[in-house]
Amino acid sequence: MERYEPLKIEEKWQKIWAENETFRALDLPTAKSNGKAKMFLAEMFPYPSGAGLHVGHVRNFTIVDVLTRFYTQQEMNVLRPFGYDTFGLPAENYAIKTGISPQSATKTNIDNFRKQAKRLGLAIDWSREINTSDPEYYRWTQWCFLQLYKKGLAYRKESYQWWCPKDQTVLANEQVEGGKCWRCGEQVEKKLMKQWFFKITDYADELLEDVDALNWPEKIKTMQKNWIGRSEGAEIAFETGDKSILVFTTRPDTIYGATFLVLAPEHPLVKQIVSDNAKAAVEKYCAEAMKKSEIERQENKEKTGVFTGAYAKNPATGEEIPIWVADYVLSGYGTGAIMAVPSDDERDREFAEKFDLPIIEVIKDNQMVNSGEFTGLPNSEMRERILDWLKEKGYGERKVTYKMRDWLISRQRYWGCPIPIAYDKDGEPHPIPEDQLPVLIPEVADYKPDNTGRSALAKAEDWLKVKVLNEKTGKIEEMTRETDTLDGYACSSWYLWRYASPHDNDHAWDADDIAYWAPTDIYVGGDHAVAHLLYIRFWCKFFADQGYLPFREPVKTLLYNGYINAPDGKKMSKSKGNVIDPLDVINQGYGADTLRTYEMFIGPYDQDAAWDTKAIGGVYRFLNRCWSLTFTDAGVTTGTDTGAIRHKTIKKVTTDLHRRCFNTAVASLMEYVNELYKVGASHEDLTVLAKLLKPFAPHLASEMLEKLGEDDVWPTWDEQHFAEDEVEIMVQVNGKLRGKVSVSAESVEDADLIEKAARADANVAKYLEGGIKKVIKPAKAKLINFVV
RNA sequence: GGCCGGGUGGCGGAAUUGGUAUACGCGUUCGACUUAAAAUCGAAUGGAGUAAUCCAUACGGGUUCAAGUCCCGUCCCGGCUACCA
Repeated sequence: MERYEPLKIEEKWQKIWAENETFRALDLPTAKSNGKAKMFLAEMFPYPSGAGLHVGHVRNFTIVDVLTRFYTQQEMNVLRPFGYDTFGLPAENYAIKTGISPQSATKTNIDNFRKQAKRLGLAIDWSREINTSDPEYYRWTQWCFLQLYKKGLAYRKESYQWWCPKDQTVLANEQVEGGKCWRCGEQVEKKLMKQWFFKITDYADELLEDVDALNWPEKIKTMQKNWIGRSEGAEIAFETGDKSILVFTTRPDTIYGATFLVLAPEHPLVKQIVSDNAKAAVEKYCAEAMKKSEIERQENKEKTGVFTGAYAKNPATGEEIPIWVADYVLSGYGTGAIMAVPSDDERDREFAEKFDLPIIEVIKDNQMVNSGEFTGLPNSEMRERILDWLKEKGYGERKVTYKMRDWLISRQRYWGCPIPIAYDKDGEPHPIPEDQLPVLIPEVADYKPDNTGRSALAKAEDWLKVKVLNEKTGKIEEMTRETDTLDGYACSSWYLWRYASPHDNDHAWDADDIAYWAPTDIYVGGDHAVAHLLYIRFWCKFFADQGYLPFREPVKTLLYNGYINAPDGKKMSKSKGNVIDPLDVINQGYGADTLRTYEMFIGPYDQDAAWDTKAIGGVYRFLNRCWSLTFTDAGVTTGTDTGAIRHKTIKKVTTDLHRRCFNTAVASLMEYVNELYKVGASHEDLTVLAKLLKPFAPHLASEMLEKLGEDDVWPTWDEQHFAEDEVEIMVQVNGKLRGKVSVSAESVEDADLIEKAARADANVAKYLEGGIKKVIKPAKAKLINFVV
């Protein structure tokens, strides 16, 4: 071989790895008994789009791959599986447009993704491939649903829901971005519907409490905390006529300043309390507010509202205060009603000023004023005192509220996991028994949803009818199936556990396998900071409570990688025509090794980076030099081999991989190669180079190791090798560098000797003529500083 | 508006614990090889200055023998969030 031919080398090794199933994880009795530590790594599995891999996938997968190979070379028991998140709208929209079934389009796309992933040389255990739309997989998604249903954590509720008129489906809160559908960008509206929910709020406290201990990026942890949004406060009842309005407040200490109440337009009591002459205006206001899209309600921060004509009694002051309706109070949070304290709340103040409502100061210089019997009390004590007082008088209670709502999971779509429920004649839901799973997705001729808001599943008339045991009557009855499917996030809420025993036909996951492999040690992704990453935590805690999992957090370490943008710094998109196709990069001759190494070198993995069409050439040159050193006589050494650079490089690359500094690890390999080019490379130098290079450029490194006749076991370093005879000491005067002196290695900490040597330096001496006030020789620093 | 990041050469970025600022790569320039080009190899490369030296890590202060790193203030950029009572 005369020159570096990446495509040839890569084809060769990919074939070898496939034939030998090189990356197959050990099966259980063996894995458990060999005494090695386990390591379970995964990327967030991709949605296999028709466009194939993009450079973002490559970055994501390569991070996992570098770590997989690193830990494998360190002889751990490594599990690195792969899968596809295949349910979702693109396949369904494609089916509506072309008539090609989602099943068939998905298969095509997976085949393409697999082929492309293999061309990256990923160290994947292909025997564990999973696919969420495979009946053998979604059978267990349905089983998971039934477990939640049995415990009352899957329930139906009629409520206003985000509805996308274009996609004809309900959307969850986090699928609405700026008032628009996350998929198609259509403006969403609110619609009253009966929907399925998972009761994630039952776990709100634990999800919040356990966040802190996670080895996850602070950014993600903060986002999760904010999303859960725990507020401690009180619920207080305000009497109006024979009714009572419950409000939620985090500031019960300011109750003497509550000069009016505000109800959300959706609040059920509005209709009941409104006075006759206010009725028309209130009805008009509520109707308009509810019609308005949330985005309009948000954009227009100008306060609007209308007086109901009714009054309620402030339990603290005994005063009658007016009840208003305004859309700045949200129906979904707290009780959908507030006590307004314009003196201490910016929004209430704005409202009061606009509608000329009274404002009463209750806190002055941290002391309570105008607060009845509490006047004069320090504000810091007021909170607890008033809470006790409210409770004692029966007006209110301590209460914790969350911003997080229950997880809406029903989707009026065809291409999703069918919800395993059927309805009896009275419309009551019944679970499909576990032994009748999976509820298969029926074939239909037309994938369009019907205009009643039901998915295309409703068109499969035979499928709709099912005989199910009615657990109340004890009889098998003919029922009608649920036509909603599950949110795709449900399918991805348990897939990490399926990897432990992907072929288990009797369980979602095997108890022994899960106990050994899970939780996932390192999980890598660049998306889903709250949604997916919160849902897997929720399911983990739920299944732990049911005794199915021996741990309460699914992911120990989360690496959140940045995006790769186009060379112009903008997001890559087909419409802008600035997309870099990773397969093009490989095929034009760079090969997968260069692509992988470049994406690791591009910058810190957790930062966004712009693709640089030129810079990738530098990485290619680097790999080319590695090849040359090994396969031509360019690098054969004749010089003395102290091993200093070699051992320094082993240390640097190893510690950099532990702290996930992939870019500087590559940089130090480049320095190493540059040095070997200068001084020549020994067999040992080349062996170490190939071993350290293997996580990044596995094909080339394998080729090198084969030539060298060496294994790939991760090398260790010995500090003794990089102890130098002579050490250069920086000489500063008043903190400025004025000279350098060399001393023998054993004198590095000998301050007197160094001082003497430094003063002998002519340039330094010049600065010391005026006399020395102080000499500082910090330990562990090759530096001396004279203060003059 | 709130919270969290960040601001270092022409560019991407290094600097792990307060101790040689600018590693590595790109680009640029020069040289070698070549009929020539590409590729490859070598050298130089923050700014000013003949030099000693001075000035440079967004800006202004501070702490320290010593600050890109710590503290205070200001400006700018990015992300998330957005009337959550």
